Amino acid sequence: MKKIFLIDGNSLMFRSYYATAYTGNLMKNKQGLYTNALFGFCNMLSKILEEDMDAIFVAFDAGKQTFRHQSYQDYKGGRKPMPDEFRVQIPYIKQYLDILNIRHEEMLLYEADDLLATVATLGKNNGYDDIRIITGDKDLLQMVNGPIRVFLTKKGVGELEEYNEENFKDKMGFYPNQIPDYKGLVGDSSDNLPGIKGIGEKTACKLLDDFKTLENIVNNASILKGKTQILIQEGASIGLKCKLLATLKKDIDLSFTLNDTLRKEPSYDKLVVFLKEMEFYSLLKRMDKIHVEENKNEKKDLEFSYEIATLNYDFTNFNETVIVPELFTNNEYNASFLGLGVISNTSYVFVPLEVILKNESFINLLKSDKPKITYDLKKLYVALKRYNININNIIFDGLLAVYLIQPAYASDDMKRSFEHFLETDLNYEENIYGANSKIKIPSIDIYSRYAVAKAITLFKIKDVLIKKLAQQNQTFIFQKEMELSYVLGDMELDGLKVDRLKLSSVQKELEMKEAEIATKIYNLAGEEFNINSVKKLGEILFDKLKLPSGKKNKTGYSTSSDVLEKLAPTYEIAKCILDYRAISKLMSTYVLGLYDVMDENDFVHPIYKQALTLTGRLSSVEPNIQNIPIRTEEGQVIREAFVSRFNNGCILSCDYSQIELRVLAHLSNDEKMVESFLSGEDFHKQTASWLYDVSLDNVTKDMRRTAKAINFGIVYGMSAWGLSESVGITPHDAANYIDKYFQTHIGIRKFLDETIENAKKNGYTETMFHRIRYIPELQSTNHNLYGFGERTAMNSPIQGSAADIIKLAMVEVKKQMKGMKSILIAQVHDELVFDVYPGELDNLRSLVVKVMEEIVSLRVPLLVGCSSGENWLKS
DNA sequence: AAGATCACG
DNA sequence: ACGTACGTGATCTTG
Repeated sequence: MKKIFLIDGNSLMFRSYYATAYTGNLMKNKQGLYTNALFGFCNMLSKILEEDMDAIFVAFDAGKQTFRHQSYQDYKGGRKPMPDEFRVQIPYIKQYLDILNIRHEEMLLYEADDLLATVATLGKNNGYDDIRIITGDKDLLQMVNGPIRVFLTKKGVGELEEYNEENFKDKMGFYPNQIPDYKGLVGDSSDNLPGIKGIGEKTACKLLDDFKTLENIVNNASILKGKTQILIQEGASIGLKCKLLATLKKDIDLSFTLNDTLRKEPSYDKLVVFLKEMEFYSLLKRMDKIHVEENKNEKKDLEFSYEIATLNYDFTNFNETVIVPELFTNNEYNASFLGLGVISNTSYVFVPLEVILKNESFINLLKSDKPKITYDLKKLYVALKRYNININNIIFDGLLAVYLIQPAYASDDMKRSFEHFLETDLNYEENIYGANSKIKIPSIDIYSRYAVAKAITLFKIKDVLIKKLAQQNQTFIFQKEMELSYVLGDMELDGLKVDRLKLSSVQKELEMKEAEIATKIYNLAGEEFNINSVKKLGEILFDKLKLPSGKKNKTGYSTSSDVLEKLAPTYEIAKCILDYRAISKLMSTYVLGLYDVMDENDFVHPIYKQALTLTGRLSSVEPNIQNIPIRTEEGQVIREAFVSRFNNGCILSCDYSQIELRVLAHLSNDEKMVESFLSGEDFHKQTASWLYDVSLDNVTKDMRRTAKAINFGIVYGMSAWGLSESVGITPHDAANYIDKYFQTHIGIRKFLDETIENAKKNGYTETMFHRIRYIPELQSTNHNLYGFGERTAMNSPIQGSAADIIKLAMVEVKKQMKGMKSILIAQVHDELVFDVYPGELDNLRSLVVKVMEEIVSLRVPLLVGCSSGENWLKS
C-alpha cells in the first residue's frame, strides 16, 4: 500500500476561520495575532499526521488571477474580500508546514484545486493506491475515482465525510466525473457560475442519468420534453462554458516531483517553539503525549531525588510545607488514599497512608500551625478527616488560585492547570494512572514520584499565582473560597440520609406504571420496540404512524419534550411517551442511581466541585444533589426520601428569593427595578403592570407569566427568539415585549451594554467580589460565537455574584453554627439545606436567615424564605 | 466518545 | 459558514 494525503490549504483554513464554533478558540495570542484559522488548521493537520502515510502535500491558491479569469472575467465575482483577520494568518500556516517538513506549493494562474488534481493524477499513475484529498471544496469531488477518495470537511473542520467510488452516486445522485456537467447545468453561486437558467438539482440529476454528459444533453435537446428543451437550448453555450470553468486541470507542469512530497520528520524543537508562541497548548499537549508514548522507555523522569517516609521518619524540622494529596480516582470520599507528596525547604518525601496514620511526628506537623501549601484543599481535608486526622493552617490552595485567576484553566489534573502559567515536565494524570477503562494504580515508585513532583511544581508556581490574585483584586475571594472548602468538605463527609424503604416503595410504584405505559405504547404503535431509542422512536412516530414531524436534529427526527408536547393533545402516543420518559427518568437516575451511591448506612455523600463552573457556582456529583426533582408531583416523591438522621430531627431549607434579579437591580441601579424591590411588591407582577400598562390589580396570570419569562430572559442575555420559544409567542411579538421592557428599564439596558463593552475591552467579566470569567468569544468574527459571548457577558456577573453571596453566607453560617449539633447538608445554588437536631430549629432558622440576608448589603434587600418538615419535600 | 434527553437553579 | 437564552450532571443509545 502506498498512501498519500493531499490537502487543500486555502479551503481548510477558510473553513476553520469561519467554524471556530468547533474549537471555541478565537483568542489572539499575546502578540495580538489572530490565531483561530491557524488553530483549526493545525489541529486538523496534527490529527491527520497521527496516521501512517508515505507522502503528504498541501496546495494553496497563488493569487487573485487564474487562468479561469482569462476566459471568464466574473469568475468568483461577487465574493466578499478576504477579511484581514484571516489574511494575516496565512504566512503562519506556511511556517507551520515548513516546520513539519511538509511540502506545500502554490502556482500562479492556478487554484489549489488544480494542483491537487494534478498531484492526485500523478500519484495514481505512479503506484499510489490510497490517495486521500482533504478539502472543504466540492469541486474536488470530480477526482473521486478508484484509489482517489475525497474527504469533505463537515461542521467546520471537526469532521470529515468520505466520498469514494462506492458511495458517491448514492450521496450525490450522479457520478464523480459528472460534476463539471452538473455545474454546467445548475451553476455554482460561490464561483459565480450561472449554469443554465431554470435548471435545478432535480432536473440536472435526471438529465445526467439519461445522457451522461452536458454535451450529450445539448446535442439531444430536441427530444427533451416541454420547458426543459427550451431552457437547455437557450442556455447551452453558457452551460458549456460553465462546465469548462468547473473542470479541474489535471496536467499542470509542476516545479516539483512526487518524491518531494514524501513524508519527513518534523523539526520538533521548532515545533515546540511555534506552538508555544501561538499558545496552542492543547496541540503541544497532544504532541507531548505522543512523544511520551514513543519514548516510554528512554523518557527520563523529573530529576530529583526523594525518599519514601517510614514510620520513624522525623518531620520535626519541617516548617512551611507543601502537601499534595495522592488519591486513586477522584471521589475523595471513597477513593483509595495512597499518600501525600510532602516537601519542605530541606526534604522531599512521599508519605504513604500507613505512615500518615502512625507517624506521630507527621501527625503533629499536620496539626501544628506551621503553614501548609496544597493543591485541592478540600480533597486533602476530606481524605485526612476520613481517618480522623486534622490538618491546620493551610495558607494556599493552587487549585482554587487557578480557578479564580482563570476558571477555564482549573483542572483536577495539576499539569493541566499549571501549563498555562509555566513550563513543567510534570506528567498528565492519565500518564500515571491510565485513561478510561485502563485506569489502575501503578507501582508506588511511580505514583510517589508523581506526588512529590507535583509538590515541587506547586512550590515553584505559588508566588506567581499569589501575585496574580492580588493583581486581579481576588485576595479576599480566594481566602473565602479556601474557607468554603472546609464547609464543603464537612458536607461531603456528613452526607445526606436517605430513607431506603421510601425509595423502594417508590421503585415498586414506578415499575408498575412503567410496564403499564410501555404496554400502552406498544399497542398504539402496533409493535414492541425500545422506547429509549430516539432513532427507533422517531421511525415509529413519524414514518410509521405519520405524525406531523417538526424539528429535526443532526441524527434525524427530534423527539424532545417540546416536540412531543405539541403533539400530545392530538396523539395519545405522544402523551404516553412523555409519561414514560418521566417515569424512566425517575427510575434510572433518581431511584436506581441513588441506590448506586448510597453507603451501608443509607447515606449519600455528594462531592462538590468547587473549581469547575465558569461562573463561580458549585456543582455536585455522585450523586448530583442539585438536580433532585421538585417541579412535578411525580418527581417530588424522590425528595421525600431525603430525611433527617436524627431521631425527631427535621429538614430545614432556606432559599434566597429571586437573588439573581436582586443582584441585577443592585448592579444596574435601575430606578424602576430598585424601587420595585424596595416596595416589596411581587416583582413579576410589577413587571407585568409596566409591560402591559395596567394597574397592579389588573395583572392577569398570563401577563405575569410572560413578565416572569422576560425577567428570566434578562438574566440569560435574552434574544427575541429564545423568549418566543419559552413563552410560545412569535419572535416578532417577543421582540416587541423586549423593546417595551427596555424602554421602561433604561438602567438595565445601560448596565448590560456597558458590561458587554467592558468584557470586550478587558477580555473578561467580573462579579461583585472580583470573580473573573474570560470571554474569548467576544473577540470572534463568527456571528454565533460572538452572540454567545454577549449573552455570557451579561449573565456571568449576575449568576456569579449570586454565587459569591451564597458562598460567603455558607462560610459565615458554618461559623455561627459552632456548638450546634445540626448540620448543613446541601447547597442548591440559592438554597441551603440543613439536617436539624431536635430543639435547634428555631435558633438555627433565625441564625441562617439573618446571615443570608445580611451577609452583603445591596441597594435592595435580600429576602430569604424558609420551610421545614420531616423530609426535604416538606421543608 | 458523542449526542440526545431531561433533571435542577 | 451557521444556529438560537445562562449554568450544571446522569443516563441511555449508537457509531
